[in-house]
Amino acid sequence: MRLSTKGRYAVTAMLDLALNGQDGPVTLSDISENQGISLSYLEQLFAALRARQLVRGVRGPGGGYFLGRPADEISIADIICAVDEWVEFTRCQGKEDCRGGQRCLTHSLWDDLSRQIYDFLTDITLADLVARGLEKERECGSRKPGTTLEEVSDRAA
Amino acid sequence: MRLSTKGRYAVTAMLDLALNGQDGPVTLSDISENQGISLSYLEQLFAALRARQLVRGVRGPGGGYFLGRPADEISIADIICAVDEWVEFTRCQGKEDCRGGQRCLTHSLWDDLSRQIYDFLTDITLADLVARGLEKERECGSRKPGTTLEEVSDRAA
DNA sequence: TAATAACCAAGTAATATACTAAGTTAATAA
DNA sequence: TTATTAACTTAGTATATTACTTGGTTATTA
Repeated sequence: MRLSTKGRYAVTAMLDLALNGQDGPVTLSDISENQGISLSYLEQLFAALRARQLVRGVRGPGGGYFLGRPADEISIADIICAVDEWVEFTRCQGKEDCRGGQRCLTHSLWDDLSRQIYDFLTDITLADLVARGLEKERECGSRKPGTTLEEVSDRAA
Repeated sequence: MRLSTKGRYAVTAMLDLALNGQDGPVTLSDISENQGISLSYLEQLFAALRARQLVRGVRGPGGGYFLGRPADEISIADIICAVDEWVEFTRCQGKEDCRGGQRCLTHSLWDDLSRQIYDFLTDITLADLVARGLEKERECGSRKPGTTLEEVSDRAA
């Protein structure tokens, strides 16, 4: 498992999609402006997301991107793996002395941990994040019309 | 939270320490050989780990490194934060339009997730990892004398 | 006093990050 | 039909990070 700023950009962009994709497709230009990410970098990221069917592009005027499937069926792990390319950690099984050897012992412990992190992020969906954000927003109250979580959620309902 | 290969090297090295540091200090040369990490890179990593009191160095012949405190008091988050420099994610609170603005909404959702990952890794200690590895090893059985988890654990007891 | 191994600093090749530039293709609206 | 929009594609690049090399110094032990 890897968790870089690249993965963060991807998750952030997907969150933007989840929040704004209710009433029509969202353009990368919008996300670029909203999140302060360069358009071309977004295009790169979305090429990877599209390859995994996490988003669906619509061409032409009025076009943009939708989520590839419902927000509660897209996990954070899905997103991060799409852009960050799950690099398999030192798989020395077979190659080196792995019959209880010190090297592969620690490697297998690391693999276990990595698997745990992956499982953890597999259980968190975009929908979860948005829902949890909703609760928090409710506590603090909101001000600017049309851009609060409540109203976004109302539109979705 | 960041989770790079650098963090993986640090965790791997600390696991090595936890496993072999029972009967005396472990040299970076040993870890270098065991884990296939360059000595100088290890020195860089251990400078950061030492700064956070996660390891304790002993100079001179017969010297090496010990864990800075018991393995059950060192979390994976401690290790990763030591070498990876917890970069605070876009703190646009105040600077930009943050009263329900779309940008900071997604950013705060990301912050929440990042906090969750951090909390998750705070709950996992080196001792946990070693213990969980122990169980697994027991199931499969081991072969080479002196380097299996059972024997390492026996030495520790 | 010699050997060991931590500790320190500067430089570097290789890679990843994030972006710019310059297009092509498909869909819509004039 | 034509212009516009926005997805899609490719190539190149400045910057930063990674992982390492080199060449030291200091403290400790034999």
